[in-house]
Amino acid sequence: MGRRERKKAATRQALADAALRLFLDRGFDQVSVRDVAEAADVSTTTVFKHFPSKEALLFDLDSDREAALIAAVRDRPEGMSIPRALREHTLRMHSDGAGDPEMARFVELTESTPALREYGRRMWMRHEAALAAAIAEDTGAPEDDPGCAALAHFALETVSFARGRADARQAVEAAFALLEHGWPAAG
Amino acid sequence: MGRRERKKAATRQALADAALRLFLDRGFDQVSVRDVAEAADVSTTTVFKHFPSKEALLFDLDSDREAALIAAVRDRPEGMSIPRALREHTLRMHSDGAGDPEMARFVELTESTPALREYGRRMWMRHEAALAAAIAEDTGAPEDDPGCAALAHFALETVSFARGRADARQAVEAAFALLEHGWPAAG
DNA sequence: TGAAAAAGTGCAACGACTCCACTTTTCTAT
DNA sequence: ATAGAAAAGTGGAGTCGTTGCACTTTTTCA
Repeated sequence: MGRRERKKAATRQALADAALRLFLDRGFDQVSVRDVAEAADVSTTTVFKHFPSKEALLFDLDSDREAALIAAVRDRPEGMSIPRALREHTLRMHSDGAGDPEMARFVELTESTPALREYGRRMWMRHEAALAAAIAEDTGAPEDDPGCAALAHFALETVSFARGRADARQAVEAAFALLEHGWPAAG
Repeated sequence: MGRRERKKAATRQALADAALRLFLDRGFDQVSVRDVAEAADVSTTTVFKHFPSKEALLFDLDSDREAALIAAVRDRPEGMSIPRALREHTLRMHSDGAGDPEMARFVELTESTPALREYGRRMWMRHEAALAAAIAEDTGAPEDDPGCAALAHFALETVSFARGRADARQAVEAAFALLEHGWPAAG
């Protein structure tokens, strides 16, 4: 990797770090992009050369999550249904970093700031197509099968559904129970 | 209704009308709030006394939709399941105004403008709690039952899922099939 | 070595939105 | 009927996110 790319990565990292620190410190809305730029010692315009928006400064580690998601479907134990595998994966994501206090503050920040909630959801839902394709491939359905797409959409939506509910774990379980077994018929 | 309220409602209506006309004409991003204000012959600040944001200028008729939604559950035919009733209601909403060219332009505008898509979805999802409560009441479950909430959430999400897919009707049907019967078990 | 490409800067600008001090209109209570 | 509270509207200045442009500096590569 040449010096150019290294420097570029460095300023990008400096920006993400400064942003995280300031946002956790004062709150997202109380920090301007100019503040972040100054803390990283670059000009405001440079910030937008690296990140498409202020919100993007916080969501910089989004590449592995899709891979893990696909793997949860593809490499699930023999005999486990796809909804159940997705449920396990979702619950695992929730419990991961439950001990890390830095992570806890990060989660609290993103959930309490509307703009960040929205942005985070959008980023997360971007994996819908990939997940739907993985499910379709696994079940032998056509690649654009709407049933597979629906499952992918709803499974991803689960985290946004659980957010803000009193008992998040219970919410996730109820949602996946619905996806797995359907709405209980009356009688 | 006193003169004051009447005048207030009048300027509000004038703003909404001007906004609709201009947005349909030139596109959402090509019209500034000032343009709308001038077209309605008020100052820019007045606009924000009536509407919380530029997007809100377009979504001014949101009160009846929740009532219709609740009614679709509560007044469904004897023996019809709740997911099916919600499916019928969703499909009905889609086909309503399919003939109205003005409505078609409106839909096209909101679906092609990211900010409006997001805003419309947020407004729509606001009915989640009310719908969940209606479902819970109908089934005799506790008011905050997570299963009912999950069904409400996913049923509302259906329109956002169908949006952007090639065959919207097929997407809605696949989504509700999943909610009604669950993911088909292997074997 | 010299020139293209890319990173960064500085500035000006636009648009959404807020704040504030102020005028005008309408309501209400005496 | 009239005074005064309450609300609607105005105007302007200001903040913030975001973009565009013209320009300098650094790095790459032929």
